[in-house]
Amino acid sequence: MTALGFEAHDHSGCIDDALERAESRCHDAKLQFTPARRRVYEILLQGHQAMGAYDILEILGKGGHSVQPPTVYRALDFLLRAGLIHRIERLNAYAACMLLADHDAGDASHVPAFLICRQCRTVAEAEGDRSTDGLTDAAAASGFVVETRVVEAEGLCPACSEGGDRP
Amino acid sequence: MTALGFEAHDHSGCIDDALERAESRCHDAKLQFTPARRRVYEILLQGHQAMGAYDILEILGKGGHSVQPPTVYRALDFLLRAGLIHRIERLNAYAACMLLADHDAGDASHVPAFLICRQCRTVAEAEGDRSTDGLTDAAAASGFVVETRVVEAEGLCPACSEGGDRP
DNA sequence: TGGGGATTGATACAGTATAACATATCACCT
DNA sequence: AGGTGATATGTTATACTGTATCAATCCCCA
Ligand SMILES: [Zn+2]
Ligand SMILES: [Zn+2]
Ligand SMILES: [Zn+2]
Ligand SMILES: [Zn+2]
Repeated sequence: MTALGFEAHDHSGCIDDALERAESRCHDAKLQFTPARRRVYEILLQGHQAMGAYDILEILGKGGHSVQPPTVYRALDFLLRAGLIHRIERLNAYAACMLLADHDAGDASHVPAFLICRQCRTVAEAEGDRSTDGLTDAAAASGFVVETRVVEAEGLCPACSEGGDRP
Repeated sequence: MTALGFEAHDHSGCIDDALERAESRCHDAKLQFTPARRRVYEILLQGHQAMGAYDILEILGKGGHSVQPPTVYRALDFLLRAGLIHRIERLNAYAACMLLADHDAGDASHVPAFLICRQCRTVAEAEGDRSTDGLTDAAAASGFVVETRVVEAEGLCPACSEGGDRP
């Protein structure tokens, strides 16, 4: 299993592809990919980084007219439900899904695992599955019914571990 | 691998054992297990449940004299560093470690995996390891240096899945 | 045409966590 | 005893993250 997010790539094309896929998936699922939601998604696609809701709020507010928190959180909720972005629990932040091409929208077996750089906040996403998340056996043995999973690692990305390691 | 936390047990003895182990571990590591820290730890040991910092704050404040947030957060920081409790990222909450007997204080290979009941907040803790967290391979392949991990599942505990399942 | 669902705007507030500075305590050295 | 530094606690204020609520708007369609 490999992780997407750190390697060099055609990022402008990466954004265009993601937007196109989002349009088509929302259309298929009869979800409204409105301008407000698209704008928030674009902001998250700018870098492969986790951004807080208020970071997004600030960028949205650059254009003079004021934007309130609910606007951002509503867009984030929509994008999360649509499977276009993920919440990074460790950071109380959000990042665009990097594996849109690899799985379907409602694919419950999609168990994303994240590699989070504590220095630059870059996030890489690996495709985990239920057999390797270290929880399935324990849950089965104890009768626990798993509904959602969080698998995240924090550390230093390749770029940041070159330079000074200490925070 | 099994998970501790759901099964019936001698909970009073469970608390006493944990306190004793905490005393001895802090003494060995030359850490000060002060009354304030001990009190917060005792509160977290009361149930095998995740508690928010402000839940703890409220209980601490029951005795008339006022307690401020930093008091609680400092005690939580200490207990986290000492390995006596864990933070549950999914809930922005804290729970006492249930596997004190199984690993050493500074044991970096201790990769706890949590089963979190969304209804009663009971938390079970399973001992994961690096080979099953679904991240090690991806990290190695991309040159990412993992420092800390979060593995959490949310769902319904055995007791809560008996009754009504819907929230 | 007008009713109903989904979306957005706006205000206020709730919940989580930390910064900053003062004070207290204790071990240790002189 | 007195000074000194490390650690811990008290206190106030504030920053960061997320929701509740109600009004206004838009759009599709019976
Ligand atoms: Zn890209
Ligand atoms: Zn980095
Ligand atoms: Zn117990
Ligand atoms: Zn439960």
